[in-house]
Amino acid sequence: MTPAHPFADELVELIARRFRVLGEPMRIRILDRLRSGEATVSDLSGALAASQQNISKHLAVLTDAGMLGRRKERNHVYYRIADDGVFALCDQVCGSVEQQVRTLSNLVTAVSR
Amino acid sequence: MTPAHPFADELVELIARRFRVLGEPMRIRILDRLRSGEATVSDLSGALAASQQNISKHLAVLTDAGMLGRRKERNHVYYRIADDGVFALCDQVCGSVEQQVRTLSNLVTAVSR
DNA sequence: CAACTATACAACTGTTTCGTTGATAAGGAG
DNA sequence: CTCCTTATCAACGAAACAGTTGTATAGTTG
Repeated sequence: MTPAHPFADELVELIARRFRVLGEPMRIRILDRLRSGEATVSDLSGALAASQQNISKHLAVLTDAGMLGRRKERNHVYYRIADDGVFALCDQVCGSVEQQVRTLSNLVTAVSR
Repeated sequence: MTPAHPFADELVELIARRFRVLGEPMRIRILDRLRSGEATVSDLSGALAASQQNISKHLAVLTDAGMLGRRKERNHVYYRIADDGVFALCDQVCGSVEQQVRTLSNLVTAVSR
């Protein structure tokens, strides 16, 4: 039987997929690094202390999700942020995390007082 | 050896964790449903066509992440959104997804033309 | 052409997490 | 007290995903 709201279901799946792409620390670090400008695989591999293959894999995930763009030059590949909306997302999350930390910190203070 | 930036690492981990919580379709549906007001486990179970245990598990994940709050009344438990920032996140992602779909749609049009 | 560098691809392994099933706890109703 | 509803907890198997290792492709250099 066909579901009642197939389009909504697919949209929800797309949204979740997008969040899942951002759900890995290494990918967050890659995005953070690219914030200051484009970089090659080996640049990122060196800066983030990860293997070339590992970085390459994560870059593929981010690129498939439309968050990064690629530019080939000589035998390097330069990656850059293609969707600036990503930063708004990260800032938003940073805000929530900060608030969460503040709340916890207040709880600790209240208990130890 | 201690890492050079332990605090940054932990912050990155917190951010990624938060995104991961939102990376499941069912949790997105739950949040969407709670947007129109608080609901019990069985409300959500009925509305989203999922088992009581499944919903309960996802609610625990969302609550642990500080996104939901709980209120007990009689032998029901009412869940509600505790962090309105979640909506901003979803709206942001919806915007990116829409733009992505538009871009794809334009490509298809260009090719078939 | 041979050697080197930069990137991507593929297969394997371990971990995480999903959904289900069965059992448990706690609050009403008869 | 017994039954029913509501919600959570615990354990299992299946699927998804991360990181590693080995290999392939492509451009560069000598």
